[in-house]
Amino acid sequence: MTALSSFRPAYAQDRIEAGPLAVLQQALQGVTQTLKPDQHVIMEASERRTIIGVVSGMLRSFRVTPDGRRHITRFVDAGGVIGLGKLAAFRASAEAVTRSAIVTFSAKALEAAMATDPAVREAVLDALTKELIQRDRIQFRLGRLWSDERVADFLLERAGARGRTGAVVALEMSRADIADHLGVTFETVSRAISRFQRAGMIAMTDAHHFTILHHGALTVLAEGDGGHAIQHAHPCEAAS
Amino acid sequence: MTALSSFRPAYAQDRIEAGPLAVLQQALQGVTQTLKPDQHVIMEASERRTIIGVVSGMLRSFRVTPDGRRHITRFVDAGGVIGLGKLAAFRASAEAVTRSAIVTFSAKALEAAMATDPAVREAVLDALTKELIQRDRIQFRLGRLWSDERVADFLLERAGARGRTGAVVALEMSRADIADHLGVTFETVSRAISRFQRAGMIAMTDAHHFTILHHGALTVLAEGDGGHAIQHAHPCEAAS
DNA sequence: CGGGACGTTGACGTTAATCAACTACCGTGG
DNA sequence: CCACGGTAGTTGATTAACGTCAACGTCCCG
Repeated sequence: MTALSSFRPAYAQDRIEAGPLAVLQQALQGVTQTLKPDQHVIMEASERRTIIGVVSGMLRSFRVTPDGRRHITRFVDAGGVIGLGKLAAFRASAEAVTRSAIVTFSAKALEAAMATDPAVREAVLDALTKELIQRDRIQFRLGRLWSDERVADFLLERAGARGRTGAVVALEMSRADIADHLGVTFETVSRAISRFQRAGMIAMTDAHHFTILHHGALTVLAEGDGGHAIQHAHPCEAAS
Repeated sequence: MTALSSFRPAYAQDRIEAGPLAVLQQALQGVTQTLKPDQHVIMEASERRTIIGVVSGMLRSFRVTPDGRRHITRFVDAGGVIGLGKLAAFRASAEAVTRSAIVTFSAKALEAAMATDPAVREAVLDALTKELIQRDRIQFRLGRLWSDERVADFLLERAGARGRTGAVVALEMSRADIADHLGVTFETVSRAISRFQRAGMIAMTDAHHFTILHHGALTVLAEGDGGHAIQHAHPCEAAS
């Protein structure tokens, strides 16, 4: 499959172009598979025989308490990998958020490749580092930000580099998903988004697409400044 | 220094016996150093020239918001390592909690050792995996547990394997430190601990030492079961 | 066109933050 | 050795934030 990759037509979206997952796809035999929305892929505490890479779409990784509270550990976008590290078992379940394509690699094969191929080692270290950085951000906002600030930081994280450009950003997950990731209720998420709109900080084209109008104000809020009250955006400060 | 290690007297506590940090100390030149309580070691966003291992004592890794809220990312016990991964800069500050001994390695030297020494690679992967597992637990309790449950889970995490034995566990950090780690106020931590005592789940010998009397009840609470009300411990169920 | 899932908004209740008083402890210096 | 002051911890009263409950609107798919 690797040898044939150059013959594949460009529209066959079963490969990632760059980043750690691309390296893994280059070096290892992977099995690709598509998932429907909400389709289950990993069961928490199940034996980790495979590593999973997201080729397109988005997964959510989550755990549930005995009494039914769900925490979404992270949303895994295209290019992301689940199951790296020296683990015997998965520590969270995973489901597709949107229609997604994933590739699975044998955990043993990855281990073997890491012993011999420096590029694979680099890729794994890269992916682990990225995950740790993302977790750092998530942990901080859960630990010391109020609900509005959490939502603001989440929107900025989702927007990424596009945040400053006024580009339309997709929020593919539901309000409940966002809530279970941010440690609040979906009503609280909904209210925060409404307030941001009224304050002129963002604009929603529909419930699942937004643009950032006032990047500076949103950032100040997300970083945890001043008594967490939303000020109305001043038009001329936009895109600071 | 490595060559001389066998001549060192046993009471010289500048080495860790086992685990990832022990491997790093074996393979790399490290500079040891002692820290007084509250002494600063790492500044957030500073260039990462060194990796830091905790030989004895405990550090806290933390970030502070512009308006002064502090979040303690994690407490780093003896054997723990700070600064692993492909990072240009530290993502958090660090200070000693108690009088501590640390060892610092050059980041470049570590990188070189990882290229040539499989044992070092294993050790780094090990340490990163441990950190991710710890972060998973921390994130979950910040994301979906109430304050009492957070404190219960924290006490269990601190107790570790000793939790089931009724051994005395030291809580070397202050209530404020615990609070800034759990995303609550120090009053809330204090109240939770008092409630656990009144419920017969733990016993405090003094403000910084406790034993777990009813491991089962504390675990049920920490895992997020039933409406998060504290029931009084039933004596015969102890140590379940 | 109808039903169900999702999202928004409002009213109300609960949790935990805030404000405040008080106590215990520890190190320092008289 | 005790007096003193500062820090840390506990506990209570009050308030603010957010969860819960409920009603309603909207969109999508059958």
